[in-house]
Amino acid sequence: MNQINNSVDEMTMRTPIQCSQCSMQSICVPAGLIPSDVEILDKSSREPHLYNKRSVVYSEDRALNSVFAIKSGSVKCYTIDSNGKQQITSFHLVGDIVGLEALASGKAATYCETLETSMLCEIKLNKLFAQELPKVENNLLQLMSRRLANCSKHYLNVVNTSAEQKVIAFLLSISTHMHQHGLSRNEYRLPMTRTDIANYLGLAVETVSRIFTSLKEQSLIDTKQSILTINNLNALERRVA
Amino acid sequence: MNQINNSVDEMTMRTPIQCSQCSMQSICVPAGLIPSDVEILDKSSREPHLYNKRSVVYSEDRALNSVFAIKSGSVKCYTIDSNGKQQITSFHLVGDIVGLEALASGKAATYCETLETSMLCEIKLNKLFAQELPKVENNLLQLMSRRLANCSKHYLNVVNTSAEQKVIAFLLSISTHMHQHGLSRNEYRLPMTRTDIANYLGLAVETVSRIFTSLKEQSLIDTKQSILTINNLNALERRVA
DNA sequence: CACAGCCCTTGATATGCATCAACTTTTGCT
DNA sequence: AGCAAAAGTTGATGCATATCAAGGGCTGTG
Repeated sequence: MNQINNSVDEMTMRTPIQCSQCSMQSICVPAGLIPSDVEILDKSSREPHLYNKRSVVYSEDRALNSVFAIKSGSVKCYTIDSNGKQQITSFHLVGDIVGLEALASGKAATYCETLETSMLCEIKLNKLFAQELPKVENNLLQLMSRRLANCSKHYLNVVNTSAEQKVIAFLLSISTHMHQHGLSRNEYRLPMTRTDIANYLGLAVETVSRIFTSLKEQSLIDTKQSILTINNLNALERRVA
Repeated sequence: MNQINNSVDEMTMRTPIQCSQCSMQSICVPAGLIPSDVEILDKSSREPHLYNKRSVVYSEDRALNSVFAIKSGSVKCYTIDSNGKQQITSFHLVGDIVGLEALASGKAATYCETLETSMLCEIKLNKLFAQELPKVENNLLQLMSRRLANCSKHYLNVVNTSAEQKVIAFLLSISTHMHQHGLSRNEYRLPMTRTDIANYLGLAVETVSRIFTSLKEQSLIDTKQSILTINNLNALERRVA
């Protein structure tokens, strides 16, 4: 049925892998650690777990003293406003780390929910910090700093641009992420619904749908179910410049 | 002429104060450090400096391995897009720390420019990290985490709300900041122009102006030059809920 | 395989905010 | 203090995108 999900299901059959053997080493917290540090991380701090589609990983305001590395799959983070309306603040794909905003307060700032069957690795911060490894903290700092930079990039995308530019920039940001993780930047699966995309970008679903249709008519992209194909990356990039 | 600026001018007459004597201790990096750590920070890492209005503290893409604590005054951070248009990504007031997004890349992600005469304290990161003080790094982590949380809060404000809600939420966020720093939450100076506010919120200046007028007509706020008075905090809060 | 529910798409209409234009007030400089 | 330039305000008009409405296509389940 689905290549990605099948491979995830296979993972559940195996015993949890060690950080020192994890395929995400270069992007996860231990990246850049000296081997002995990774050992310490292994023993105390991490716990991989499989989540079904639409599982809530953590809830807004819940005590949270961990971050989660996404080993496979994807999640959306959202808040619920006083009128009960969901507002998505971010999507996270393979290789991302979620839960960083909770570090200061010890409480989750958003809900975090899987968009598909996903494998997440919980990294317990109190155990991490107890070891006082400057390298680990430094790595976290790097991650957060990058996240902050991303955050203002997304902000630029949402302020002062047309609906079309927002959608294109969104597609390109995923393309870039995929490329950075060794996957195709021109063909990937969109794990979120149009409704989610619209919510995230502050647009109406209908507008997002119309823009997809328009981009297809111009042969800039194609869609087949949830698979998105980018036919002309440069042309798309020119439109958001 | 101006109470705040006068006091800043007086500061320049004094020799630079030590971190251990700084009034911003509780909000600056050393907060929570044990006394001996503050000593180390003092000797190597910080350098206060006075900036005139409209001074550029750092420029986009410039090598940057410091963060800056705002001891007095305020700044705006912005990027310039390919069409030469300025886009403001954030404002920072007394007690804020700027430059955190540069930590990962070592390059500033934005321009940073003072909105008024301001005193900033440069904290050099390489010297800071060389000392491998887990407490200091932990503090930075806290700061960043809080910034991330703020960032998504601002994002929520910009996505999916009316122009009026954006402006009100903006005024309230400053009010909260002022209160957190022991200043009046109902009367403060807006150091940025309407044009800057409009740019930041993704609105037209005219729209911002009309909303200020409308809020004044409803006696929710008052303005006298750049001084803003909030007459009914609760009523404003209800409008953004 | 058939059915229900959700997701997506397309069309018609409404509206909030941008844009354009003119004027007033404030700020900063000599 | 006085003048020029910048910032702010107010009104008239237009357009991008929301909203309303209806139909078609996936997707998952018994």
